[in-house]
Amino acid sequence: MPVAGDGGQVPQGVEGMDELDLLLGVVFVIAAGLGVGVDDDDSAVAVDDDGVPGGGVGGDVVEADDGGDAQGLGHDGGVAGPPAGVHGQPADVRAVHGRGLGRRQVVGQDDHVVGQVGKPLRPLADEVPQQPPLDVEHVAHAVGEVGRQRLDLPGVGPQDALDGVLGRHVLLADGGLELLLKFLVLQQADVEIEEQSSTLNDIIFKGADGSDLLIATSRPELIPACVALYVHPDDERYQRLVGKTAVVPLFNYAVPIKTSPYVDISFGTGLMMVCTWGDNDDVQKWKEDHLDTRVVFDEHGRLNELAGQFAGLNMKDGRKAILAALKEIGQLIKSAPLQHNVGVHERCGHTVEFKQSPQWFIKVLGHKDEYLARGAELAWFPPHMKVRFDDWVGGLKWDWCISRQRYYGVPFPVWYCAACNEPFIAPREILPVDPTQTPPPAGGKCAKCGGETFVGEPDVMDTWMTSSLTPLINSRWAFGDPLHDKIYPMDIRVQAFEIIRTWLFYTVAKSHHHTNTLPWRHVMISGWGLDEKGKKMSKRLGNFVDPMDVINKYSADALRYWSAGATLGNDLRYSERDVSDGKRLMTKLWNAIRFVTTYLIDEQGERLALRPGEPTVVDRWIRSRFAQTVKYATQCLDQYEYSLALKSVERFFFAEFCDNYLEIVKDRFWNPARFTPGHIDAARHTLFAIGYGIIKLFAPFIPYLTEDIYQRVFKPYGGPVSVHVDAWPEADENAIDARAEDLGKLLVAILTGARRWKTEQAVHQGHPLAELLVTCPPKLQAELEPVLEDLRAAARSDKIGFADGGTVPTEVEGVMLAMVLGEKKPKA
RNA sequence: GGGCGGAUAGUUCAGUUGGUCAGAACGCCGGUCUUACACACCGGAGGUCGCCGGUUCGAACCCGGCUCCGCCUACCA
Repeated sequence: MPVAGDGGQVPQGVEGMDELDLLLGVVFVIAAGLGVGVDDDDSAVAVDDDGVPGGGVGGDVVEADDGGDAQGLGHDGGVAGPPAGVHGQPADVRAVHGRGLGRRQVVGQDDHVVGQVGKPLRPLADEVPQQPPLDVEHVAHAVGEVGRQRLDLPGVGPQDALDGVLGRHVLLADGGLELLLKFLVLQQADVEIEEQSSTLNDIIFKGADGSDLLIATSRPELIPACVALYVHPDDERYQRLVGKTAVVPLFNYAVPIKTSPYVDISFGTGLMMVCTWGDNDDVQKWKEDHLDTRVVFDEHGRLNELAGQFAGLNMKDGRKAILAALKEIGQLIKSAPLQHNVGVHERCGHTVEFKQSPQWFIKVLGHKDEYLARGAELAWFPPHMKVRFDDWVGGLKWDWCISRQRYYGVPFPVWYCAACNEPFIAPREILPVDPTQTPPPAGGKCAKCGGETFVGEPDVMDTWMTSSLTPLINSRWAFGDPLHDKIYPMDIRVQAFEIIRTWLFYTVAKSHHHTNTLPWRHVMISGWGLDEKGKKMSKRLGNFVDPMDVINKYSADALRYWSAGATLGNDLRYSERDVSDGKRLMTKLWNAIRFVTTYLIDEQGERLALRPGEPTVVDRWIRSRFAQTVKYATQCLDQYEYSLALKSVERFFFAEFCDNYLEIVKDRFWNPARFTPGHIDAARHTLFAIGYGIIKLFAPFIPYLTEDIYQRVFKPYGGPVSVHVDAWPEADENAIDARAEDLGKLLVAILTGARRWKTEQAVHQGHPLAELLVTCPPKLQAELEPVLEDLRAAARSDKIGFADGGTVPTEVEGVMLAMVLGEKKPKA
């Protein structure tokens, strides 16, 4: 018997499955199903994978990620390939993208770990967790493309001139970040808005004529940075002041008084102070009206000499001191509590401040309409997620700053001429290169001044700068590989919703500029895995589930079963119960197949299971039900609703195949004399075919066990090397048989009546009946005739017939039963 | 402030174009060790489908309003 096993237990160690495989399985399933949102995630699990297609390319090309994002600490490990399969065969990715096509798939990989590993890259700080190495080619590749890309992309220039100013702010952390992220450049996507309590202070400026001008500000520490006062153009109170100047208190210098329609007449006094950069609005006015620049903070967030006597104080103390000084001279009128919105860093929560510094940018603001058009081209699953993309693109206010000042990451392959600062870009042949460690190629000269001394660019790239290249990397675009044309645009990106504004957006933008196409045709947006209480899993909060614990207790397949329970776009709570349900399903599957194999015994070299025999109504019923299940599950997967697909397969397997079909056909093998050889053959053939089909349907969801079963049971009949390269079943339209389904349903309904009666008699369901009599109208008798023998068998009755006087009700109107218990048979 | 999503049995969730759609699983109660499986099988109980209106012959489903939860987004100094 191919399936060993005793006591109905699934074998503990599935052959060939080691811990890594298990790990891959988990990572993959999480990637497939959900973005498990461990926030601040330096994901503990990082696996690499080559995602290069082996055999026939042309299947769906899938890109996936674990949904986490992080500025830096190696967020993911990209995806991995799905479980390598029991015998190291190409992994199956059907759970992600829908149906297996019997071909090897391409799984896109996110390369964030690139920034942390590999020789050519910046060495890691000791405290940064080490990740497994990526293969060198990918590293080189990522860097190589970046080198090209700055040349290819519109608007990307070295040391971009000041017109890129909106994006040109370094956002300086408000203290406390010295360790790893000293001066961290942020981008719009890195900043979150947080409501904070503060005070709104009414402060007197002096007009040129000596009159009092009352302004309201929540940032008094920026008074020395004040470069203008603004009023609304229609505000009659201040008409006389427009075009004049005002004197900044304590610091005694004059600033112009200007107008802007954005000033709210009713807020505070209607007079607004504009500083060297308290917020976006300040930056905007500074840029539009060419205001003076008065930077009062240094890189450490301390007031500088422009703040006079307050120099050296940090922001908090500076604010206090300045308020106190204003009060002393009678120019602080009042301080009222204020709730307002403050930009903070999305990871550490520190408030952010603007600072001017040279950075690398990609200008995206001029391309909003193009990005929106790309978003509209893309098929969104679920559709409503598109709104997030549109809203984000529409709301973009900064260009994309791609340089970061960090200790690790992918370096810009650029040197600057020591004499004139002209950039010198590394030729492709020497990539990857860390310009801080390696000098430019011998003989390199500055194109501008002929200088021969160069300084390496110390900045590294924004995480998204490289991760947005994943489809290009995986299609080997930069190498001119013909593979690119074959698989690009890819079929699908799989990711969670919180990185639509980053990973998805930047990938679309990159693809648009580099290739003038979408990177993929479909995007499937998942939710998050939540903890058992429905909260996002977080390392900080400690409310996460360690996959290895779950795997050790229940197996990787069981964990995967849980994650496959997420409906498209929705979050999924972790539930140990659901994992154990997965385990239960596995056990059931194992046992059901064990039963099936019991009767597949071949004789004299003949594959008995392949003999079609003469199917009865019941055989046709289950085949029809199977075909319907395949049809429905396929539809679900085509819409990326994998959980609905799994549920339907599971329901079919439990409620129809196991609970009814298996129970009904047992008798053909136990009492062969009562059946024709054709009917017995049909049962065997159906068990084989449907059993195999079930294994295939479950394969994307329960990859290890199904593969194990496949190797033992079905492969010997001539299947491919792995169930995971086998084709997803096609719904056999010819098998769909409405009449057989009706009769099957009728049979089961009556059978339930008989089962209920046995339960009431407190005997087990296998207890034989001496006789089963069915009472029903003559018309229904004719209906029932074709399934009568199967009904008899399922009820374990010796005899069956029609008679009046039945008293046991059934679920069918007008059908009653009468039964006589038989003798309990001795155990065979 | 704006937008999106969610609210259905004790619990977690399905409910496709409005008419056997009021479902599944788990849990609970009761029965059964039966030649695949007691990690099982059989049977049973459980819900005004968040609240209020409206459209309709008919609404969990469509429309309006409201409440609560989650997420995204936002220059009111």
